[in-house]
Amino acid sequence: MNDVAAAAGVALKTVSRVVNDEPGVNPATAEKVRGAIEALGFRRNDGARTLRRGHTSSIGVIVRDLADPFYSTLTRAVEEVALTHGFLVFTGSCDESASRQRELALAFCARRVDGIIIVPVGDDQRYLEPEIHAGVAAVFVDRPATNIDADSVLVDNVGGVRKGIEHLLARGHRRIGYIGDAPEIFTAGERVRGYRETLTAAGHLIDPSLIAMASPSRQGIRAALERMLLSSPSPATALFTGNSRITVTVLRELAELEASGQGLERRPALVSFDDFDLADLLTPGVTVIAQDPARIGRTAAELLFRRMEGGNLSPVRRELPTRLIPRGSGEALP
Amino acid sequence: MNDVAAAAGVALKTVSRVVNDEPGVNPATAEKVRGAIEALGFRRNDGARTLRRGHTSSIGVIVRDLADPFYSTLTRAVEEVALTHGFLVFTGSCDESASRQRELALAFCARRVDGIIIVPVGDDQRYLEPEIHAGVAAVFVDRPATNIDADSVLVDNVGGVRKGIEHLLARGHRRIGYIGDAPEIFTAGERVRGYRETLTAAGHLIDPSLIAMASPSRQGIRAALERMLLSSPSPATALFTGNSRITVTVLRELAELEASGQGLERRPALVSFDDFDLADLLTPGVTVIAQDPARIGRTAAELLFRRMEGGNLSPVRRELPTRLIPRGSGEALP
DNA sequence: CTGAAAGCGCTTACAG
DNA sequence: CTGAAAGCGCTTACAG
Repeated sequence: MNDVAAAAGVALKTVSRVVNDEPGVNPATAEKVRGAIEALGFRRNDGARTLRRGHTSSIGVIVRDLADPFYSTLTRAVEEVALTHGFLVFTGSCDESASRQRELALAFCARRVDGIIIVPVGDDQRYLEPEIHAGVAAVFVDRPATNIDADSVLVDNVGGVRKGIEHLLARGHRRIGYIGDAPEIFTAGERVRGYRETLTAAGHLIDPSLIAMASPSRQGIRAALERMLLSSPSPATALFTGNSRITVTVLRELAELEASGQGLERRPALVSFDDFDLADLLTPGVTVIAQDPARIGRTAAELLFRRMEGGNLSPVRRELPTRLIPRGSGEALP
Repeated sequence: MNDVAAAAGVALKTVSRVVNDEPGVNPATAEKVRGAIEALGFRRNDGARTLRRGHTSSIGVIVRDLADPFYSTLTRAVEEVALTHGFLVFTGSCDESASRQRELALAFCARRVDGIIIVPVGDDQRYLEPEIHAGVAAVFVDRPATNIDADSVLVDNVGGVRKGIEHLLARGHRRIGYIGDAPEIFTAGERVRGYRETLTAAGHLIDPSLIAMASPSRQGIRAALERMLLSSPSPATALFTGNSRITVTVLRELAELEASGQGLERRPALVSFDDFDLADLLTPGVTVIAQDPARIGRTAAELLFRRMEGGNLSPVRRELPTRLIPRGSGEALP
């Protein structure tokens, strides 16, 4: 910018005015400056600008895994809102590693992002307190933060599962197996709670042998299926799966079980938490409790921008609804 | 940092030394400084650091759509490599809008990213020339850049299609329909070229009525299917689909066509360019020519870091292989 | 082992 | 309408 000023024979400040379209510059002077900009190939350094202005017009997004369609759809929606405000977005995946999440979050804060959207991992987000205190806006998504008071956007997990279980109960199922993710994960805990509460409210007993909770591995799910469907004296006639990764693994294992002729006479009814691509094209189509990841992302981004715009708002907790989409698998009778 | 220095009673430079773990600081002094850092909740401003040092340790990634599994998997792989080098990554989606891509790319450059990975849209990337000249490393992915000489990572589209078509020819198919994306898109053009070349090399004539190229809409694909499969005097016995979005739409339309009883007696054989989730769980499983998006991303990131590390390398063009995965749909006989 | 000065490339606050 | 000075928060280059 200095070089441009020298080349145009004006002061630095005048170049700044032209570059930023500030009013009150003589058109002829402005033209001279633009000529110099062109000739030198000048491009404003937004890093320097940022340093002086005190905000960076950038936000960070930290998810479990950007390659997972749920998170990538969410992130894309955040991008969209950010673009509207002229903000750029950093992204980072941390899987289920709390330490990696922390490193990413602090790295984003060191770059002085104005805000951060984060799917919290681990049981303590207190490390973000100084950052938030220093002015970084934070919105927690999909799971609430622990030990820290901040905006969050959650899904009505309990209500979603309730819809699915009631759907199965209404069709006469009484032996409904539940296969969920590791119980440390907030959503996994909420969802299995929805299962228990719905059965109890309907006057049924909980049979622990019909519940399996673990990170989804083929062997673990295979074992759970064999226990619930084959070796039980009164096998499950229906399954509820706690997320789409589990659903897909269950479908693969069911197909193998059927092919292996191990005595699975009828495919159990199935309702899945989470919608997924091609669920409608399978035979039968998979009935799901759909979340809306784009809406989750949009809502989080809107909360974030509201908070960045200032004011002393008290933390907000939004809970988004789910939708049951019947496609066949959840309508099978016992 | 100034405040820390004052609180610790040392010079700014000493604080800088402690913060950056530079050697040659008296342990007692260092301890005093660390105490002040703790007390004041000091966190280094990486923006200022960046301004002084001349590089930002960040890169930008621009894809068509982060919500698309192909691009999100690619981006996740880039993230992984970046993390290894201690770099942060900006992401942006531009769909097929060249102007939005340009804005994003220039915004990243204004933030002085050290490098940029980009799936080019539009027919001219010359606008990036000054940026590259100014030192931004650039790697083009999935499609080559136009009017600019830079590293690129492509896929062997022609070879991939050849494998698929030969697979169908070997099973006796002679009427093979091709449904591809808009021909302006580089990969779409390459793939249909692979189709033509393979048929010609095998001594067959090209029948234009068996080729449909357009952005995938349900109606367009429905019309193409009706033309190729129903109203033709000698209908296609096999289809090759140019990408997974098209494949999925074709599958939906085939299912509807079958259900509607419009005279589709047998489902044609099908080979798809691009693998996709659940392709193995459909009935029949979908035979695909698989790309490896994670490998594409990793390769691009490695090229980028190689280039950022300097040297005066001439532009490299990598072409990654594809893999045919037979799953049933491509093995059906005419 | 420690520090004073200059400078990265901008914007802010002010003066003319 | 234009500009000179100070400063954002660091690191570089140098001196002691």
